[in-house]
Amino acid sequence: MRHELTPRGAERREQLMSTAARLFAERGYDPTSVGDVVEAVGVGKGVFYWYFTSKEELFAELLRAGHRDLRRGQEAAIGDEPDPLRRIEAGIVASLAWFGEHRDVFTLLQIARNDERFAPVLRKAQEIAVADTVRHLKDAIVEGQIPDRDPEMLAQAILGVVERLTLALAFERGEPAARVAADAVGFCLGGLRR
Amino acid sequence: MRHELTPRGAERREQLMSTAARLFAERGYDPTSVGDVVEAVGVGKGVFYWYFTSKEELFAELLRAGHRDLRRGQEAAIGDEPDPLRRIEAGIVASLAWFGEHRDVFTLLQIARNDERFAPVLRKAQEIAVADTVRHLKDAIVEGQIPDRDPEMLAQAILGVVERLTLALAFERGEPAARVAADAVGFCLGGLRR
Amino acid sequence: MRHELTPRGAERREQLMSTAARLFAERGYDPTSVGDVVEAVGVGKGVFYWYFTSKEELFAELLRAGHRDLRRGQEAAIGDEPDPLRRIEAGIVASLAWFGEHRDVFTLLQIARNDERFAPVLRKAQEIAVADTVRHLKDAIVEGQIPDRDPEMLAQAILGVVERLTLALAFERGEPAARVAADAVGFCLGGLRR
Amino acid sequence: MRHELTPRGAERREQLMSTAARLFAERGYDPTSVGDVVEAVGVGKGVFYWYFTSKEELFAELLRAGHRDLRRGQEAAIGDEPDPLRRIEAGIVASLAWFGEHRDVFTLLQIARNDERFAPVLRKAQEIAVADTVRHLKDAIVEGQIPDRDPEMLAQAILGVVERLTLALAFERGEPAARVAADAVGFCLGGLRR
DNA sequence: AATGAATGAGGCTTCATTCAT
DNA sequence: AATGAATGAAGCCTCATTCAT
Repeated sequence: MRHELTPRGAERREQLMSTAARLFAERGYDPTSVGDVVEAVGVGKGVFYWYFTSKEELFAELLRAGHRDLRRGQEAAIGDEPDPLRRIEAGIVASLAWFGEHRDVFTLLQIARNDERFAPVLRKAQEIAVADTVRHLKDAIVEGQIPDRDPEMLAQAILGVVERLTLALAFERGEPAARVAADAVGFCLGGLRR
Repeated sequence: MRHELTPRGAERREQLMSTAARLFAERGYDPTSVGDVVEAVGVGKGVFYWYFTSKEELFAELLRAGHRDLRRGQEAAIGDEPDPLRRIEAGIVASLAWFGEHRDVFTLLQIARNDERFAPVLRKAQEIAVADTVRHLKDAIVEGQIPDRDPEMLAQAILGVVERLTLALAFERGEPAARVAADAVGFCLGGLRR
Repeated sequence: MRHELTPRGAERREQLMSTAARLFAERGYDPTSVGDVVEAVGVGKGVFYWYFTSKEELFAELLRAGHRDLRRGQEAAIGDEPDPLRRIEAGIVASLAWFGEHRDVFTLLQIARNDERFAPVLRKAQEIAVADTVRHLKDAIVEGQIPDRDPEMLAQAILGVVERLTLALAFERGEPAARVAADAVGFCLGGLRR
Repeated sequence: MRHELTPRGAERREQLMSTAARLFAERGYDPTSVGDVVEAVGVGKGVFYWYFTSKEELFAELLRAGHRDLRRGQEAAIGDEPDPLRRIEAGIVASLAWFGEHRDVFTLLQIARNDERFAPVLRKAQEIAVADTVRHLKDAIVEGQIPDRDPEMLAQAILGVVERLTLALAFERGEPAARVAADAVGFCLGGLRR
């Protein structure tokens, strides 16, 4: 953000961001040109650069904003639940639900993962996600709910399951998020306990 | 391939492919130019178009060749093992091992997944991988080794775990493939049984 | 100027002009954007076009105003001195002094000289300067103070010396204008008498 | 230069350089676009970047090449002349002659002088020119040919005269270089002696 | 008088691809 | 088989200028 924005300006900015998110998700980062975005919004080319420093900055901003919002959703779902495994469960369910409503952002995160230009931003988000999960896992281990194994490994495995089921079942096969979440939880808790 | 290749020609082609694989993996598909590839190999630009129709075709070829080879590795590892769960376990171990020696290809597959230009090629590879796993899972269910749940869901979950642990533990944290494979197997068998 | 200006308006206009002069002198005409100017002043973009028709017009205006003021300084210094050589000397001294206090304008004139968009404005100013000097030179020749050579050639030579010493000694080496002026006068009178 | 050039390539490069020099001299650096240059040469846009890294690099290259050639001309004219004042005289004459045949380069140097992007390149050229002249002046002072005054000041004054007379008389009024050179020499020797 | 927002032409540069040799 | 050279579309971004408020 480079200026203070009037209400109208803030709206335009939002419009550009959501349109860009959609196009990036559909076509990828490089194949989506700034021209595509402004054309889709129906404004002149210069407008883009009134609201964003560069195409790259916009994409990074989308990643940051998306991850921020996802995390807020997880925290809200977890609340102050005392049982560690229940917290993990709630986190999984909340993630699936959030991704179900923000498919674009899910895809953006996937895209960014393999792009060295955005690796820094993504890395940070991933670390936070892992750290959040690790915390609950350690609690669960301490409380004797699950056997004592490398918590980071377990966290990564859980995230892998969530990500994959989101993509394959919720998005590609169109199953309801709640159902997929139940499966993910089932699989993960099994994997943790054993 | 457009011509009959002399032995020397076949070598050139291999050289171009492996160099391209490395660069694509490092920088991504779009940010890697044909010029980068030929420069890295130390040949003129015309050479590239002597061996490949286009940049896109080369990338698709890398994906196909990579997946073909991976699958061959899995099959060899599974052999004629009669126990379904053991087959799954062998497949996981073989995948980890193969990825460990072909990091570039792993990254290429990740890159392709979110690119609509290569999704078709990828989709097919994924379907095969899922189908392979599903077959073993169905056997395991029939034989009563694991409870009866949607085999495709289970297959996706397994693939998600393998993929994620490969990336996070084997690649980023540098743990030996065998150790990571043991963790992956442990988590997945737990997830399947429960 | 397009409107009647209130006192405050006139002040704004001055502020824009002096800021623009500084930036133009620092960076050149093209590399200085209207945006740079208004930002440096701390006003909105519309303000610029309230006071000036265009960027080009502003620059031309700076040139005209600068040259007008320089000439006024020369005339004041020359007064009604009857001796032609003394008039030339006074003009040189006054020029050096004025440039010393208006470095930006000096640079602006240099910039304009090699820009076909402003050559017309500049040409006129140069002609006036040459004509002024030629007049004194002709007087000096008639009065037998100096040998009879092409007065325009002599005028150009004098202007060349003044310009160069201003730039090299006064600006770049930071010598006091009065000292540089003495040198310039010395060299030029020698060149004239020869 | 980024590649070794074939004869044909070297020719193209020359063609681009001389065309660009002409256009830059006519219109200035910024107002001349890369598109203008390639269009004038009658080639595609990409060709420019096959031979030059950037527009800026090309301009700097023109400056360097120009100054190099000018200096070579001066040295050839001075030869091993033992008399310091005669050396200065020869240098002036050679400069006028060279500029007469390379008007574009003269203008390019003028343009570069007031552009901070090229100041470094120019500064160096100027320093060399001054140092060359200073050397002869010191000799002349030691030998008692001229009074002892700041040699750098004298050098700058001479350069100022040469530059100005070149521009005003040789270029704008179209007088033959030899004639202008005689005037310049006359004026400068007078300025030096007295 | 002044501002934020918008326009759109145009500039520099990259790059997949082709071609003459 | 291979190279240097060329093409031209397309991309990102800047900027003078205008307009609604």
